[in-house]
Amino acid sequence: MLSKKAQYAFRALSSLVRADQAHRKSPEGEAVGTPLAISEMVKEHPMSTKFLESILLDLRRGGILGSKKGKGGGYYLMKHPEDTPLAQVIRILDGPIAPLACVSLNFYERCTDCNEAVCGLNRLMSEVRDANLAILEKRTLADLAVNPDDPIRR
Amino acid sequence: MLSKKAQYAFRALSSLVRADQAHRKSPEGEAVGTPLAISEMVKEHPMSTKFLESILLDLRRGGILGSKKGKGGGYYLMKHPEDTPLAQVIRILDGPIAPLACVSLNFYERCTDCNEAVCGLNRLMSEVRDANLAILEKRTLADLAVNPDDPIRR
DNA sequence: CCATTTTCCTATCGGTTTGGTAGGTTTATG
DNA sequence: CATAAACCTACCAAACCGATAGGAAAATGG
Repeated sequence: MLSKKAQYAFRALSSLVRADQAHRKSPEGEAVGTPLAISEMVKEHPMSTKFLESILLDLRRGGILGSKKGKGGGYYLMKHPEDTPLAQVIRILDGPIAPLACVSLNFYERCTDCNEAVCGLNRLMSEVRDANLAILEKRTLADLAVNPDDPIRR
Repeated sequence: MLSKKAQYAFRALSSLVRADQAHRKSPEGEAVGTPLAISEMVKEHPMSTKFLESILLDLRRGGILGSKKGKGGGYYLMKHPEDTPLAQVIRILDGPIAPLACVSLNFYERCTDCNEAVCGLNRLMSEVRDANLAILEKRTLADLAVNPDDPIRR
């Protein structure tokens, strides 16, 4: 199960994606969107301001967001929404996506008391991991904000 | 990530599957396997006896195992190994398989502050849930004990 | 009847994680 | 220089996790 942290992150990110799109629609925008303040995100998605603050800080340290201090400051996406897979967000906030550490690509730990080459559970959980990654590495922040009734979808 | 509880459960269950197979190989066995005592499982897979005890109790209450008390007693599978999907084991010990309660089939809870019909995260996490269930409902205890070098596999 | 072996049950416990709060520091803007 | 924003550190209560303790109940063999 995703933690509240990750859930809140996705809500805030969906605000940031829309801010990003709005910005990019103007004739010639920079690569970086207009910073969106935490207070704005909380206005749209009610939640603890301070808690969200720590989440956005994690996302910035994780390279997904940039920030600008002071009046008129806030957070913005470091890359185009379609270039940040959901997997990256989840790894930053919740850690491993794999159901077992011994089948994790990014958080691998050797399994004690189990020969991975012949372990049935290892093999099955690798399947599960692959199925998850097939979705979470392909789906991106752009998919978060999609309206399912829009005419064309890839 | 699977809890230790679930991991230990799968180890013990693989012992039970093999005991079950050994039993069923005899000309006419009953549907119920010879009980396998906790002490035997721990001999095969070193772990805390007491902790495993509580796990097996959960599995019995969950309908996966049967038990027999007293000398010569122990645990046995209630059904053929291929009739118990891994999903059932995980639900008993770790709860929801879905990444969000609002997309869970067995542990559904309404999402506060989010219209599920238009929530992008809901839609994406439903995809993830389906991908997981496709594997975990199809794969069973029988798959746990399979030797990958065996000649034929479905 | 009794000793033994097993499951069964309840309670507890230390450590970690989770979700959240508090209070202040730093940086930018006008 | 006032204001508004991100930034940082510490802390906290509750829940959860992995495990242990101590027995009660039931089945078996002698």
